[in-house]
Amino acid sequence: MTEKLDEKEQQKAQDKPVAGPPQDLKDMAELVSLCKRRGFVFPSSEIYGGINACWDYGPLGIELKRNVKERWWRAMTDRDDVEGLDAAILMHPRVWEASGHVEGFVDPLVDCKKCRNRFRADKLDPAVIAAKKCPECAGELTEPRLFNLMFKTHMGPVEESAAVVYLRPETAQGIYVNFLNVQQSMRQRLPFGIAQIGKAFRNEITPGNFIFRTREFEQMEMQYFVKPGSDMDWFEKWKQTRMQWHLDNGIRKEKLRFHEHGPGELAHYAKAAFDIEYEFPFGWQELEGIHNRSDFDLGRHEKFSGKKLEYFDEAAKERYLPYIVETSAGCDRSLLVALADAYRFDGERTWLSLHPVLAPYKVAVYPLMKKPDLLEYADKVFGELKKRFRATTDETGSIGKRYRRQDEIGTPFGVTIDYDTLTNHTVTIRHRDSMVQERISAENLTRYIEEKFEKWNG
RNA sequence: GCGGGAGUAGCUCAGUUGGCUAGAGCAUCAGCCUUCCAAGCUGAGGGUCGCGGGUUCGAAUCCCGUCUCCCGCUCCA
Repeated sequence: MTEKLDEKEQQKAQDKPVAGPPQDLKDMAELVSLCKRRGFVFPSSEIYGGINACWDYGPLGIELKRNVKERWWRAMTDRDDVEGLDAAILMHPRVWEASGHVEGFVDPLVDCKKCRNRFRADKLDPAVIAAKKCPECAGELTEPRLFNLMFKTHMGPVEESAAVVYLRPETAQGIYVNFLNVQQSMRQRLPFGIAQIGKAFRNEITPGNFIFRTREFEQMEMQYFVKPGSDMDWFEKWKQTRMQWHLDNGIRKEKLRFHEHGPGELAHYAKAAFDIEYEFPFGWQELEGIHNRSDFDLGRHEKFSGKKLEYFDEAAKERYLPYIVETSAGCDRSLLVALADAYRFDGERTWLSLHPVLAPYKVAVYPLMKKPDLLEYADKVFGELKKRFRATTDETGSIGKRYRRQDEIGTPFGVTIDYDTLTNHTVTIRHRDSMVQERISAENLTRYIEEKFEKWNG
């Protein structure tokens, strides 16, 4: 009888998964599943069968997202040379004529498959259209088509008589049209920047890869206005600054790289462009763009609005149209990178090695057993900790199971109340990544965690 | 947009040629056990089988429509 039991035990021990070296995220499906199971991201309108490429942030997802945005916002607006802005999503339709976004709604366009130039079909020679040969590079042209990725809607309740407006396809234009408002009201001198976080909408042709490309998304953009001639210096500075920000979020260096846009890749507005790319399970993809937009945007708005947008440089006693260096980061993408980069699986345990500053919960409190005196003590400790940190408790299941639950959502610290705590007022504090445990005094707990965060916050 | 595949519990799936009250494991919750790293015991909750229609005495299963997802091609900031 005993032998049989031993055999059973041995068998069980063999079946038990063994921990090996931590592995990275292999398949986005694992992350999608974790996100849904643990309350980070849900498919939108799921009870109706879902809607393509739309996602809702759950309780933990929105905490993570707020932390990402907060970190970006502080990195920008803590600077003396950057001001904040929150422009409306709906803007005057002429804005999108000036920006070049509206063209495709009225004019059929053809694209060159080779050099990626886009031409108005009605402006090209019929022979060129018929031959489908690009006038620039002789590459193959697509069929003419009405093409626009802006969402169109109506301003005013009676649709027939209402004006057509668009949901902004980028937040940048809200900054450009407010350039002088911000500069004058805040008495800023060049060079200075305007930062904005907000939603943008694009009818992407191929959305997908979870929250990587969605039709509704959030941008974190900063437009930096500089004197022409100094633009490439600033461009270089912002490139490095932005890369450092991602590194400071705890993203692994080897997973990040710059990608320079070649002449054929450059957008119509850009003089120079670098992407910061991240190596997702589905390949290297853009996370943030840094663009030298020259005076293209302000020039266009001058032309379309008939208003002067020049800056008067007191020191040099000259008047000029500033150049713009843009940093444009995807908020949802930054969040996805934080999750994807933090994902770890060692064959047995799954955990998110999130940067503690980004983690939805900073600390979890557990009574070792579900006993009244331990519960009571844990409740007291929890009450103290949550005054200072976003905290949670868990008293259901074995202690190991509860550690695992918090590991999966990236909670950096666990505090366990045991029987010794009742007599000597010390607790166990457990570290998520290393699983190392320390014994410290309960009354020093808040201070202990605060000190760690002071370091991380810089 | 085209071709292929798939939608059954929160997750992974089973469900016979159409036939009893649609199941399992995990997860969740409650109780027990347990003095620090999940999957021990007892029990509970949870599904109009993607949605709509049809055939049939009877549909998860057959037919039509529709939506969504995945893979490949196409397309693309």
